[in-house]
Amino acid sequence: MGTAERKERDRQEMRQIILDAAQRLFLDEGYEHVTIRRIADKIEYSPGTVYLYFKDKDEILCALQEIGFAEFYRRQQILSGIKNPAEKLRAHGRVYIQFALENPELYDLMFIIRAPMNSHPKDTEWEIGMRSLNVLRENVQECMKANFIKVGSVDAISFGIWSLVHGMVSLIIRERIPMIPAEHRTAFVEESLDFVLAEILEKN
Amino acid sequence: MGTAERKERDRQEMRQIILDAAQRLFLDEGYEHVTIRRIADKIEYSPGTVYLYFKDKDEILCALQEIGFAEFYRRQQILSGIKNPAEKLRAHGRVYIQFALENPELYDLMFIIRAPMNSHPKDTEWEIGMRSLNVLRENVQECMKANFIKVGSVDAISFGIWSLVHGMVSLIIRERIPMIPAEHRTAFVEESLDFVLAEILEKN
DNA sequence: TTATTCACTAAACTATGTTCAGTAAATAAT
DNA sequence: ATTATTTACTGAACATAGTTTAGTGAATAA
Repeated sequence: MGTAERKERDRQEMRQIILDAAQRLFLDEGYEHVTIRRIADKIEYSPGTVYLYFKDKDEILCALQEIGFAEFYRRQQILSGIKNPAEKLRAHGRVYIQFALENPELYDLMFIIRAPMNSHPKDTEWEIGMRSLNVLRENVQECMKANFIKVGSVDAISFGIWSLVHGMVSLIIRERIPMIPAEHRTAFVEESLDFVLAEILEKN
Repeated sequence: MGTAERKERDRQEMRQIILDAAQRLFLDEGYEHVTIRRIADKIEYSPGTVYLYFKDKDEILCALQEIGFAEFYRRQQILSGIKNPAEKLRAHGRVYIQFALENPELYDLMFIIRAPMNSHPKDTEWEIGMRSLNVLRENVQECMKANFIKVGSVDAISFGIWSLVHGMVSLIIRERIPMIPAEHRTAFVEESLDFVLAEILEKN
């Protein structure tokens, strides 16, 4: 009697349908327009139904966050083709910035918005974020091994570089830096990034 | 007949009473607990009254933002006592970080939250933010004149440094970096800052 | 054929920002 | 001093959120 299995499949399918609707809403109209009622409208069910598949709104946002991190991680992986660690670190920064500026709403959800973090138990590590940070840490470590960076702790340097790119894109996303016209943004941001990385990476 | 003048005084007084209530609510209980109804409760008026003195909630948040920027600017001014531009730049970073970590809710409102920016007309410059950025730009310019920094544009470097400190504190405030225990935060953040600034500032 | 479980909905509850008709007091006009 | 008008304020309401729940009809099990 495979009814239980089929039920579970149906359940997962419905979860996916809800997530797809939420994602399209999110990407098309932005975070603030993602409401339970609009998700329900989109899938042609009542709002209450959504709660049969997700505990609350945060759980949905969390799932979308994971989708974002999957894509983010995928892009990070492409960097492993670059052999020179200094080159790789520069490319790393560019990939980060590109992802953020191409997917501002998603980046917002992943790294800025408070909401979806509520679902993570407070004392637990934020694993999904840690995974991406580790890729950066390995890159920094390679740079140190290859003597492109000679002083400082891996953690402090990684945090510094991450903060630099995060700071740049989040100032832009949250519109705290209207001095750059939109069409020059990428160029300007990469100029700042290149400058700082050039100072950090010793010229061998 | 000074009734009109008195009325205007009363009006400003009432605005101040509302702002004080909002600020206390904001600092004591955080952004999410600042509601029109709770402000009204606190001053013992009805919610509607608040709208006789402020156009909407954003206008109140904007006013609180200005209060934050006033304090922020005041702290920046203290730096003018430091003569060595490189020293000053390092102190500048520390002042920034200290302000943010001591007043996370206020910092959030000033540099992270979307809401209060809606009040600013889209095409206008964000003057109050620009003022603080200019202090940094002058500091960077001094560093270049004194040959502590030899290459790069003032704008790109200032933006880079600002982004670095903003990135660090906003990752912390929005809990994207649980790897640092709270009691080591300031030390760790300053270690990262010192590292980057040491690389940027040439050793004369 | 009957009993039970299940998926779903409509409606309600709480809380938010915001608006508005009405009221009583302060002010101005007569 | 009396009347008219303006003003400051309130209570109730509206729209929109997230979320919960009683009830219903269909699918499943007995």
